Amino acid sequence: MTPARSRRPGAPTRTERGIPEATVARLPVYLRALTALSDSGIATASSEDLATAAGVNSAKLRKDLSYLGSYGTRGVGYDVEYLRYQIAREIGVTQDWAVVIVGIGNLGHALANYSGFGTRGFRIVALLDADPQLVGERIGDMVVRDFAELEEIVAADRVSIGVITTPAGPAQEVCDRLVAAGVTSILNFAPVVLSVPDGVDIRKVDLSIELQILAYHEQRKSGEAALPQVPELPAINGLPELPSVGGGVGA
Amino acid sequence: MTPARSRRPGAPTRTERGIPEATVARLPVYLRALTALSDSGIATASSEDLATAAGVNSAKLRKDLSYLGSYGTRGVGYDVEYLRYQIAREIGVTQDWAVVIVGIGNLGHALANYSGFGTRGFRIVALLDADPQLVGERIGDMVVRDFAELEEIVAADRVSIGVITTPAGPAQEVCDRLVAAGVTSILNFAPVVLSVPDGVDIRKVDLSIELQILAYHEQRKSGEAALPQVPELPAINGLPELPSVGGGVGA
DNA sequence: CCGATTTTGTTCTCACGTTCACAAGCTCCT
DNA sequence: AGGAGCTTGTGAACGTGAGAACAAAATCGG
Repeated sequence: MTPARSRRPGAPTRTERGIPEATVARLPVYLRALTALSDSGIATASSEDLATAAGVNSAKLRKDLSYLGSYGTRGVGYDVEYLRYQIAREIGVTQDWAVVIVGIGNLGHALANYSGFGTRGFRIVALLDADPQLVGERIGDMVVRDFAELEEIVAADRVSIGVITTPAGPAQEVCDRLVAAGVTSILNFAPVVLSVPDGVDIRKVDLSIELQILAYHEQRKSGEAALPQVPELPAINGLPELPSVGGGVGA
Repeated sequence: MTPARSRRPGAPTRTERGIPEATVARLPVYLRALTALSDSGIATASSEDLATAAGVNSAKLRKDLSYLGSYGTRGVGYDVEYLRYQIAREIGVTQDWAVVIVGIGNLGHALANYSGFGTRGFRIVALLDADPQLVGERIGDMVVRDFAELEEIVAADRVSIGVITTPAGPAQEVCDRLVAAGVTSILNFAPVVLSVPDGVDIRKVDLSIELQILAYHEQRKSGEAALPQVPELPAINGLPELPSVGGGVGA
């Protein structure tokens, strides 16, 4: 009956180029889970299996995958290799993206040594720092180059992703230079809010923020049972000694 | 109709000890912004000023702060020092939390050198690794100790937060040991989904996932204008060479 | 003392994300 | 061939978060 296979105009219309941001953030997790299953020699997996491996619930996983298309088989599950390829293609890691890392301090060093960031799909084409003492240093099979060469490198290698691992101070200036050079995606490890023009994506990784979120919940746990001494209003004016909390730069 | 001004049972009910998770995640950002303002010698700031410094919109900031209480003055703004203290207290960083770092590879090294993680409120009490070659190494003013000493250290120093910077392989086992020893909050840098019992909080920082999210948006940008060669179905069975994508461990 | 001005705290509405529940569709067994 | 048994894909209900808009409260100038 009703062979109306036609899409209703109001319907979400799959593959209409619009995957929810929350789903995009989970696709890499699914990709990793699929890779693990594949490495274990598993050829087919149900949404339940995948969800367990990815640490989410199966309904959410199915809905997420449904945004990409209908890549499963009812009654059977998903072909691991096939789904893996489809997700990789959707994310864009079937091709290699050129990446530069700016700021070769402790963290920059660590990232540079991370073999390919722990993931294929990305190629570190340069390690940059403005400190003349660092320029020329070898890290793995790369050499630290002068930050002044940025524009040239970005143009030559079609770099679209920049990673900022400088201290907070120079981060905004570095960011501006990256954007001016043509970089359109930035991963920021510096503890500052960077401002970028429209069209440039920015993501932030901040250790101290993560720790503080944990501390909040931790306080709730221990406080629930043991800490009734919460001073609601220690003193409106004339504060008790403020224990110097907050955003130091580190490094 | 129904002028029931009475609190509906389902209503949010302010100050009922329940700050939305999204707000909790922003409080550390506000804290950092306030610290910056304080360091600049600014004594009072409006929600607009603060919002700009924190990179959010002012309505959201005011709503977030309203969950903590009424710490502002209408017509004036917020007292920077006072608000800073209140947020620090709410987060729980007016006290110091003992932290252990497990896995002293590249990233563990980097974190250990981060002076206090770039934030007061946390005290690294031990660097642990199971590799005998690393044990005894000095990093800053600390010495790497054997992972076997974990339980003893956690008990002695009341450690409640553990940071995992091991490779993916041993991460779950390390996690289990941490939990068994009494750690109730974990910050995980290993590219795996860890499972923990109820009551234990876990947060994940994953470089390759962040990069992949950037890659997705990057592909959209360049693809919009230049890449029409999207193979919808390369081959149902018999895939084209799969370019080995996904969750490598990375040293 | 009063009104103009400023800025907070809160309410309302809308959009987004999650979860439930079930029809559609596939395979396998009899 | 036909029905039983799974598992996907999705519509609908629910909950959370974001933003606009405004009333309440404080300061300041006259």
